[in-house]
Amino acid sequence: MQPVLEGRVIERAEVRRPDLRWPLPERMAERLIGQRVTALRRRSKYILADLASGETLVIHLGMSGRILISGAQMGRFHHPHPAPEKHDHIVLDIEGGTRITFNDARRFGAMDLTPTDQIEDHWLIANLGPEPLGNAFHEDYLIERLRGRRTPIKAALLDQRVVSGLGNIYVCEALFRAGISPKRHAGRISKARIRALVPIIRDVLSEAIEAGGSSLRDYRQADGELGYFQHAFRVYDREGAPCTTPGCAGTITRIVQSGRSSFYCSQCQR
DNA sequence: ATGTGTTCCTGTCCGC
DNA sequence: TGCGGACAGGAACACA
Repeated sequence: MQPVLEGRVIERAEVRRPDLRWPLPERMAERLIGQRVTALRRRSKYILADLASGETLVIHLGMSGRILISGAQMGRFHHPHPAPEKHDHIVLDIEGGTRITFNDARRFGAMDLTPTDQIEDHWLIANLGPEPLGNAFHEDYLIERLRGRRTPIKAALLDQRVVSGLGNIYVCEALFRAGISPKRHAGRISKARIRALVPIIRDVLSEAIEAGGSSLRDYRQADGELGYFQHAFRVYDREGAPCTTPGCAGTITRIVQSGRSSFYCSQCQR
């Protein structure tokens, strides 16, 4: 989205329904039209578009949300804009002929507008933990943060207040690589194993980003291409399949923890 | 204070 | 083909 949006003016905004997960901001279209996007940023799983008006558009894709870019210029030709599809909820026409369409079948996604200088205090952002790829997420931080917690490590790592940006797939994959059972209480993991977990989390995320994400069903990269990290899954979505650890005779198990599937090898992960 | 289950919504897939 | 149920990449919220 950055090359299409950053530095450009939103010429037209169409809000095709009043709500996603929550009501959309008051007069959203009017507040977007005519605004130049001064920067496109990210915090955790939130996309942030700073506007010249001093407001920031906050976007979360939820489970099924996606942003389609159309009309990108190819040489001197423009691709035509496709007809609106089912669940196309917000359509932004950008200076230069490109169009940004937010589509979200399940409507677990969200958008809000908030003053840029108060973004850190926004109710969805204020309590987020450190970025997993940033310097504030380090071994001593995680040890301290998990100390005394009786919740399973799976739930702790999915908690965006502990570390922000991990989802179900990447928690499962990181715990497998770390040899930690998703059922283990967070406060009962040795410091040495938590130390090892930190770079593993960074590795899993970095590799997944490099691979363009994980396309299980409808996930696509920004350019519409499939991600291919799903081919590197060792446990996620592999229930009943053999464990890939050399010499391990185990089988990948699926359990449900706090309403989400956890996949793991009970032989390798303790 | 923490931990767990429910809820929001639509689409897809699987077994019968 | 149709139907019911399970499940899906998230996370706020109500309640124990």
